[in-house]
Amino acid sequence: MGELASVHILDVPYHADKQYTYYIPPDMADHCLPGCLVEVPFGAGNRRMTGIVTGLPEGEVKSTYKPVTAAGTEPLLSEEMLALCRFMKEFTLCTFGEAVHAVVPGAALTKIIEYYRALSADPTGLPADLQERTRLIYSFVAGKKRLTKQQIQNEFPFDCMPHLTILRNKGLLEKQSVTRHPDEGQVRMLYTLTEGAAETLKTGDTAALTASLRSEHQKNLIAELAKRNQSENGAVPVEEKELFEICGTSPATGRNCLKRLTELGLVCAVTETAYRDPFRLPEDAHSVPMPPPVLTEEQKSALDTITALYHTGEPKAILLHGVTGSGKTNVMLAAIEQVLADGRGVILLVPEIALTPQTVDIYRRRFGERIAVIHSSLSAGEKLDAWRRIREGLADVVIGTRSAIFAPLPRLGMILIDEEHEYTYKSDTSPKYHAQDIARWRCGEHGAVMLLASATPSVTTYHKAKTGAYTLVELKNRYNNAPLPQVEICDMRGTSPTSPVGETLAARLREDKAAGNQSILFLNRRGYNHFVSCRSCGKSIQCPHCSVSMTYHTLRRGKLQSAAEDPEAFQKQRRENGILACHTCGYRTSLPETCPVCGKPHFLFMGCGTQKAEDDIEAQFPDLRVIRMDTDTTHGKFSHEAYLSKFRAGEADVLLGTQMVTKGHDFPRVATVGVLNADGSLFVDDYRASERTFSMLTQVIGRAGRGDVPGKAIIQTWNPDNEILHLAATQDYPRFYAGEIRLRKALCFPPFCDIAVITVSGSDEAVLGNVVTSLHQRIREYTSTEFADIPLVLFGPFEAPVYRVQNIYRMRFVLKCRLNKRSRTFIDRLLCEYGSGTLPPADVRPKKQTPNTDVRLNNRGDRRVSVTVDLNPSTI
DNA sequence: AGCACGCCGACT
DNA sequence: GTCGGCGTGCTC
Repeated sequence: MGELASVHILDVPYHADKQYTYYIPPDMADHCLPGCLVEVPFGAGNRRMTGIVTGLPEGEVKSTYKPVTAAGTEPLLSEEMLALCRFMKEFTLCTFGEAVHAVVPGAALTKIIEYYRALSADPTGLPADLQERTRLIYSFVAGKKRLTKQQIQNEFPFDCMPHLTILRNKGLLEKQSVTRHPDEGQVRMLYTLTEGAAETLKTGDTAALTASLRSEHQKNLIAELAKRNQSENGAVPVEEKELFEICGTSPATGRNCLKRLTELGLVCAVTETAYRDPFRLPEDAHSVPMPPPVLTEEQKSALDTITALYHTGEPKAILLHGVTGSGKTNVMLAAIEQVLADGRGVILLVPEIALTPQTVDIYRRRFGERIAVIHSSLSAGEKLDAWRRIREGLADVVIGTRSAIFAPLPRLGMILIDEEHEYTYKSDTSPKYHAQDIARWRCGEHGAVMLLASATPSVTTYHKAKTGAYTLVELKNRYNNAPLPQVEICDMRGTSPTSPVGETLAARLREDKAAGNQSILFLNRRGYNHFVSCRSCGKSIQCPHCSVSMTYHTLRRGKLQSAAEDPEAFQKQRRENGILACHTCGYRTSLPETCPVCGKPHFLFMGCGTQKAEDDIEAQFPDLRVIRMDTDTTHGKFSHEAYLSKFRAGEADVLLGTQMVTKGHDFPRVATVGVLNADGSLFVDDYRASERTFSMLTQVIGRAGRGDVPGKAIIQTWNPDNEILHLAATQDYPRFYAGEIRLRKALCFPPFCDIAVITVSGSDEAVLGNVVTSLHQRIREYTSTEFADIPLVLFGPFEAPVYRVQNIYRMRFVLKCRLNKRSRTFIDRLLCEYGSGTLPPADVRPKKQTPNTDVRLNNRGDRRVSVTVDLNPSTI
C-alpha cells in the first residue's frame, strides 16, 4: 500500500515519455506525493534523472522496479497543474517534461548536471593504442577540473562522444553527476526589539533600555530600533545594512553590537521572504489609488453581460469586440474589479510587456501590491519569486505575456486576453501551445470566464462568437464619438521601389512639422537594403548557413556616394560602412569584394529597410528629427520606453520603425501615420495574410489623431485596388470577416479544418531524404489501413520555406484534418516511430553507407534526424 | 540521450 | 574461433 509511485521523467525524448513505476523506500513515503519532484535511476546505466510523481498506483512491487532515490519536501505541482501537463502532452504532442517546464519556472526544478573529470592530471604515459583525437581530448580534459559534455564538444570540430566512451572504459576519465537544487528564494534578516525590551519601552523611555549599555554604538542601535518600535503601524523591523547606515556604524562593529544585544535579550532577528520584483512601484506611488473609470452606457451594458456570465459560476468564453478607441480597457478594468471583489484572482495576458508599459502602469496604479508582472526579461529568480507570491495568494492580479497563462492562482475567476488576435500567444518552441487553449482548459477547471478582447479578432475567434460557442459583446462607439482618422491610399506604381516616402506623404510630413505635430512611419523590414545581388549573374548573396538572402546593415553613418557617379567608390564605401546580416540565424559578415558565385566585382543594393528609410528621410527632410525603433536599436532592457518617452516629450518629429511602433502607445500630438509598404504582409504564403494585414493597418490607423488633432493615415501601396486595404481604411471588420470566412470555407482553412505541420530536419541531406521518403510511405500506409477513418488531406513532402537554417535542412508535410483524439493518436504514433532520432527503417535505407572517411568521422551525429509537429502553427 | 545486445565482416 | 564496428531497441 502506497509503496509505488508513477513517475514521468523530465528530459526524455517523446517516444520514451511514459509513466514509469518506481517503488518508494519507507523513509521517503512522506515526500513522494503526486506533484513532487523526485530523483530516479533510469536506463541501463541507471543515470540519475529528475522526475515528477504523477500518481500512487496500487499493486505489488515487481522485481523490475527501481527505487526512488530522492524526493522534494512538498508537491511542486498542484493537482490542477499535473492535470494541465497531461492535457498539454495530449493536446500539443509534447513530452510531459516539456509541459512541466512551461508550467513551473525553471529555477523551481532540480537539475542534474553530468560532468567529465580526468582521473589523473598527467596527460603523459597514456596507453599506446589510443587515437590521436582521443589523446587530444584527454589532454584538454586533464587540464581542467571538470567539464560538461557540451564544454568538451565545443573545443573540437569532430564528435567527441566515442572518444569519451573509450577514455571512460579505460579508466582514464570519470563521469559524475551533480544535483543543482531549486532556488530556495531569498530570505531577509530583519532586526527589531524583543518583546521584553518593548515592554520596558512602554513604561519608560529609551534611556531605560540603554542604561545598562556602555558602548555608544549599541546605544545608537537601540535608539533607532526603539524609534521604529514606536511608529504608527507597530514595530517596523529593519535590515542590518540599513540600520548600520542610519546609525553610522561600520558593518563589523555593527554586527558585534547586534550579537551582544541579542545575547542581552534586547534585540531579536525576524526573517521575511524577500520577493524580488524589479518593477515594483516605489511605496508612495500607490498612496493615491486611481479612481475607477466612469463607464459610458455602452461600456456599462458590456460589463453587465460579462458580470452576468461570470456569476453563473460556470466556464464561459466571451469575445469583447470593440472598435479602436472604444474603451475596451475600461470595461476590462471594471470586470477585474468585480472578480476581485468576489474573492477570486485574474490573469491578464498582453502581447508584449516591453511595448505596453503604460498599460501595465494603469493596472499597477489601480491594484498596487496585489499585482504580479511576469515576462521574459525577469531573471530566473525573479520569475520564481513571482510564481511563489501568486501561489501563496499574495498576488491575485497577474499581468504578463504568454507564459503568465500558467500563473498558479489558487482561485482563478477570469482570464483576460488583450489583443486576442496577436500571434505572440502561440508558442513556437515545444510545447507549442496556444495561450487561448490553455486559458479555455483552466477556465473549465475553475468555472471561470475567458474574456478575449480585440478590435480585429482573429477570424477563428470571431467565427466561434458568431456561431454561439463564445458570447459576443460589442463596443461600436468610439470614445467621445471621436471621428476615425481620414485614410488615403496612395498609389506608388511608377515610383522607385527604393524611395520610401512618396509625394503625398512627404507633403504631409512637412505640414505636420510646420504645425508642430508629430508623425509615425511604419515599415515592416529591418536593415538597410533587403538584399544585395550581383550585377553580372543576378544571384543575391546568401547566408552560408541558411537558405536566405542576407540583409545589408550600415554601422557608420555618413553621406552616401552615388552609385551612378563612381561605382567603385560607392561599393568601397558600402563595404567599409556596413555588414551583411542573416535575420534567420544572426550570422554577420562583411560585404565581399567580389560575387561569391561568379567572381565579378559589382553589386546592386536592392529593397528598403528601416535604416535606409531613416537615411533617405533625413536626406529628403533635413529639418525633421527622426527616431528609428526596431530590434537593432532597442536591445537594452528599457530602451523601448526610452525611445517612446523621448518621442512623447516632443524631442523628435518622426517615429520610424517596425511592428513595435504600431502597438498601443498614445501620443497626443501625432497627426499623421504613414505605412511605407502596405504590400509587405499581403502576399505572404499564409492563409492568414489578409487577416494580419487588416489587423496591422487597423492598428496603425488607430494611432493617428489622438487628442485634439484630427488624424490622417497614409497607406502607400503598389496594389491600390486591393480590397483588404480599403476595408481596413474604413475599419469595416464585419465586411472583412464576411469575405474572409467565405474564402476559408471554400478553400477549407481554419476554422473549417485544422492544420498539422510535420517537420523532418537533419544536417545530412541524403539521410534526411531517406527518412522523408520512409515517413511519406508510412503515412500513406497508415491512412489507408489502421487510420483510414480519419478524413485528411496530405500535402508534401516539400522543403520548408527556409530550407536550411544553421546548416540544418528541413522538409515538411502539411496535414489538413480535424484535430481530435483520433487524429492526435495517429500523429503520436508517427512521432514515436520516427522520434528515436536514429536511422529510417531498413527497407528505404541505401545498402551501403558512404565510407567512413576522415572527413565524416562524426557519422552518428551527422545522420541524426528529428521529427517534430506543430498543430495549428502561427505561420505556415 | 545513452546503454546493451546482436549481427556481420575482418583478423589472429 | 573471436574481436569490434554498427544498427536496433529499450528505458519501470
